[in-house]
Amino acid sequence: MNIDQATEVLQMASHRITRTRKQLLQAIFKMRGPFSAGDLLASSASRSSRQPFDLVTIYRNLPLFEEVGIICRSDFSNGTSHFVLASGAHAHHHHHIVCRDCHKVEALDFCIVDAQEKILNQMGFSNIEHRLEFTGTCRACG
Amino acid sequence: MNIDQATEVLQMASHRITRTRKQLLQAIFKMRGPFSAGDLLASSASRSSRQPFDLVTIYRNLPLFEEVGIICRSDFSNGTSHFVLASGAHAHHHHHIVCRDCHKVEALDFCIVDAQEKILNQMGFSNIEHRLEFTGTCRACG
DNA sequence: GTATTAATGCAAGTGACTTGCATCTTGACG
DNA sequence: CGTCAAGATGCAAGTCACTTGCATTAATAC
Repeated sequence: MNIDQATEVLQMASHRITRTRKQLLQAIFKMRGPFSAGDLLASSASRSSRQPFDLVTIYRNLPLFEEVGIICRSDFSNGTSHFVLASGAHAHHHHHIVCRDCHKVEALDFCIVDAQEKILNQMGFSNIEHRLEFTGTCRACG
Repeated sequence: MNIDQATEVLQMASHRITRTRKQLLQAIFKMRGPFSAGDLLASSASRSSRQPFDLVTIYRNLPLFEEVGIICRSDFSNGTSHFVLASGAHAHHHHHIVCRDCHKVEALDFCIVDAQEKILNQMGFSNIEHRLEFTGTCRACG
């Protein structure tokens, strides 16, 4: 997925292609790895040429972009939501390990829980814990 | 672990056994399943005989109780932290499934990711997604 | 070009926590 | 026991990540 495709996806879903949305998409496609609303604000603030995004606009567009499949929510439970491009280095099914101290995020290419902790150990992480969480729609809400 | 043991653990770690802490422990040991700071506040408010806990006190004691091993943090990423008794029905290694709509939490007794989604399907959940997250201390912080 | 309706941006609100600070209480010591 | 210093508490106010209300602006259909 590139910016043009993302724009097309928005159009297909009858959302308007505004100046702000285009700039937001540009900022998003420049991001390496997971980003937060604040990251996007910061990225626009540093570009002196134009006015920065309004945080409200960011917060309203991120769920929209998620809904149409441009980005995916990818939370690390720091109290701040993060997103990644739906297709990019982070596109395939994978998980992360987050350092308890520096909060550095590292991507993992494999996905079997028990074996994983051993591999993480070999990668230099100690004191490893994991959290696995499922979401779904239960029968009652189905 | 029971209340007396929890009290002892606190004492061992040179924390004072105050009236409020004792009441908090009582409230916590009455909880079934994961609880939040708000749950504890509510539980004290409903007992008309004594004044309810101060939320600040709850927020200051929960991390302490966690530190000494009385409770474990168990987040469902709803934006609200939850805890469970370190040893209780929820003590062994397990995970949860959270309904996307009603946020009901159900405990799972097994832990292999791929097989799990099938089982969840049989349990009546649809549209299942999972999030697996590791935390550890990286070599740099080690 | 014009009208309709979505999108934007400011301001103010919310919810979950955190911090500051004065007051109170515990538990060690005399 | 009584005293007292440090830890614990509770009110008030602050912070952080978001959300909502509403008037203004601008993108698209015609």
